[in-house]
Amino acid sequence: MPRTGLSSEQIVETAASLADEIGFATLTMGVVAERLDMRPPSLYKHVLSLDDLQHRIATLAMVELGEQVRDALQGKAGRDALAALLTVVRRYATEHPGRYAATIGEPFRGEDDPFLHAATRLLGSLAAVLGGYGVSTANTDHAARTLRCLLHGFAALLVADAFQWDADIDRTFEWMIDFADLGLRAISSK
Amino acid sequence: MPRTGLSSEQIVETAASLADEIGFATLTMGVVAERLDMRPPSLYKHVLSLDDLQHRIATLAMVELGEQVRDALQGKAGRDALAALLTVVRRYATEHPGRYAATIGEPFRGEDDPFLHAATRLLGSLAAVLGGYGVSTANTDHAARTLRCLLHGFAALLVADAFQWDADIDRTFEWMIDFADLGLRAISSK
DNA sequence: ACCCAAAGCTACAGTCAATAGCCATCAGCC
DNA sequence: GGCTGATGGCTATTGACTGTAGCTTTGGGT
Repeated sequence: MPRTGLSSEQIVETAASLADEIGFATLTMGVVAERLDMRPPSLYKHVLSLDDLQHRIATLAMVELGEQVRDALQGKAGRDALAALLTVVRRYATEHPGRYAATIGEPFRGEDDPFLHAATRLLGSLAAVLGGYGVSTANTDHAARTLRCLLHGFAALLVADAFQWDADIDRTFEWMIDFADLGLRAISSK
Repeated sequence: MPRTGLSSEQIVETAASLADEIGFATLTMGVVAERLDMRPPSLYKHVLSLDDLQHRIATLAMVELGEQVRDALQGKAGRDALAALLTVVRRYATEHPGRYAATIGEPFRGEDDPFLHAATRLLGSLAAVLGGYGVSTANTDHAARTLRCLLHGFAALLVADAFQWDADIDRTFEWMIDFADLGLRAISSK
């Protein structure tokens, strides 16, 4: 009984939502199939392997995060842009822990990997934020990577629920924005 | 044929080294047993489960990293201390990718989890570095967490081999130290 | 109406974690 | 020196999971 309407994109979307609910680590072909009301082997008609599915979830996450970042960055510069960037990443990781977890440690598969594409584009957004700080073009790559480290570390520790993020998490978050803002100002006027 | 000399610590140590060699994700009870010249079920006499083994590897990594950080921080303050801190983390993640990977996303198991203990102690080292910058005591927690995010993001992206770290990685690394140094100076004199 | 490709299924093989239950060895003690 | 119990190893087995082979059914296009 072929179901013509079911695309691989829908499967990835379903699997991603499931990962957000039950955790990325516990995502199996079995639970995905169950959610879609099918048997596990049928999934292989749409997806190469579990590894492939996981990679696609990571790609979806990176694309979604990138879009939200670009949306939030419109018309903003300087500290506003920085704060918006951090806020979006924080919200995405909180609302979609499974999707974000999929991106952690996920390797790129060659030159034209969509996941690499999405990650590169996100780095471009970071570079745009840095532009407003007057970071010299020779240093934008280094600065973007540094910012990426800060963002990724924050998101990764968030989804891991590390360091007993107590009620003060909002204050830590504000402190982090100040720190990055002042650091970028100081380094660009050096 | 009982082997009296084999302790669970040795098994964890062996498994950690194996993880550094073949990758944390591909670490199974089978390969650990093979390395130790035993059958997989025998490992369960020393270790509760694969999960337990992984948690112990994460703990070992956090303890080792913490010790190396404390060693490197002796007699240093300000930018020197910050640079030493980043250097140690970078070296540890590079030399022991499997061990560091074990710590990523590893949850704490209750109040008296040795892994939590080691992580808390590492945060203390970060606080010590911050002391040299004159960060107010009310903000050391926020600052230490922020620093932890930066360090963790850097290490996690390192072991994931993300963002095509090309030859310029050393320059990015130096840039990051400058950024953190100037950021801490600026925020503490605010 | 017919064909064929798409999309589902059952059955099965291989891998892995984990348990049950058995046996060999060593330490301490009479 | 020989018993005894704890320790640490083993084989056999179960159950979950990934992935493949091959069959069947449906629906769109001619």
